[in-house]
Amino acid sequence: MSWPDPISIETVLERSFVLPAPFYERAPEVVARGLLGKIVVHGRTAGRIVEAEAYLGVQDRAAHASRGITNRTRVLFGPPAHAYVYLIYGMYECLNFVAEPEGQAGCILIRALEPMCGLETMRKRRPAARKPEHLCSGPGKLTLAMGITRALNGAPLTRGELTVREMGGEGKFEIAVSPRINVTECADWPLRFFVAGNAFVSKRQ
DNA sequence: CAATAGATCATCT
DNA sequence: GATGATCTATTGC
Repeated sequence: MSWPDPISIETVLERSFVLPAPFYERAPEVVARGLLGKIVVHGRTAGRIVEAEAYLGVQDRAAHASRGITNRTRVLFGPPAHAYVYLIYGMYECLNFVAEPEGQAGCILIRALEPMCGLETMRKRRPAARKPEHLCSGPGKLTLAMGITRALNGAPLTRGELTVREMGGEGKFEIAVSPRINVTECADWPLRFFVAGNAFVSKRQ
C-alpha cells in the first residue's frame, strides 16, 4: 500500500507563483482567510492550507506578542512574510507566518494542510498516521510531516527553502469560522478559519 | 466513539 | 518553578 501524490512537485512549481511580501502586510485575520487554498512548499513536500488561526498584537492575550518583545517574540515584531516557528509543550513545533507591517506584531498559525507532494516522505516522518488525512491535521503534525523545525524561525517565505505559493485553477470553497483551538484567553474570538467540509482539518467541525 | 494521562522543555515569572 | 497556540496510546463505554 502506498500513498501516491495527487500532483507532482514539478507541476506545482511550474504552475504556481510565490505570494509576494505585501500579501502578508495586512491584519492577521485578513491574511488568514487569504491563506486558505494556498500552498506551503518545503523541499519536495507540499500541502494546501485548509486551516489557519489569526493571532493579533498586544490586545490579544492569547498571542505570544501580547507580552511585548522578548527573545522569542522578536520575529513577530519584524518584517512580514517571514516564518515564526516555536516549540510547544516541550515536544512539537508550530509554524506561523508573520503579518502586519514591520514594528507591529501579528501572525497566522498554520493548523492543517491537505498533503499534495511527498506523501511517502511525510508518512516516514509520521508513522502513526494511518490515512493521508492524519498526516498534517494539526500544527504539530504538519511541521513533523513537512520537516519544518525552529531552524526556519525568521526565514523568509518569499525565497529560500520554505515558500508559500498560489496556483491557478483553484475552485471556489466555503470558509468556516470558529473560536481558536486550545486557547484560554480571548477564547470567544472568531479567529479560526478553515475550509468547510474538508477532511484534512484538525478537528471535527 | 469520548475522555484522559503522560511525554518533555523553552520561555517567562 | 509554572506554564503551555500538542499528539499519542490507552482506557472505558
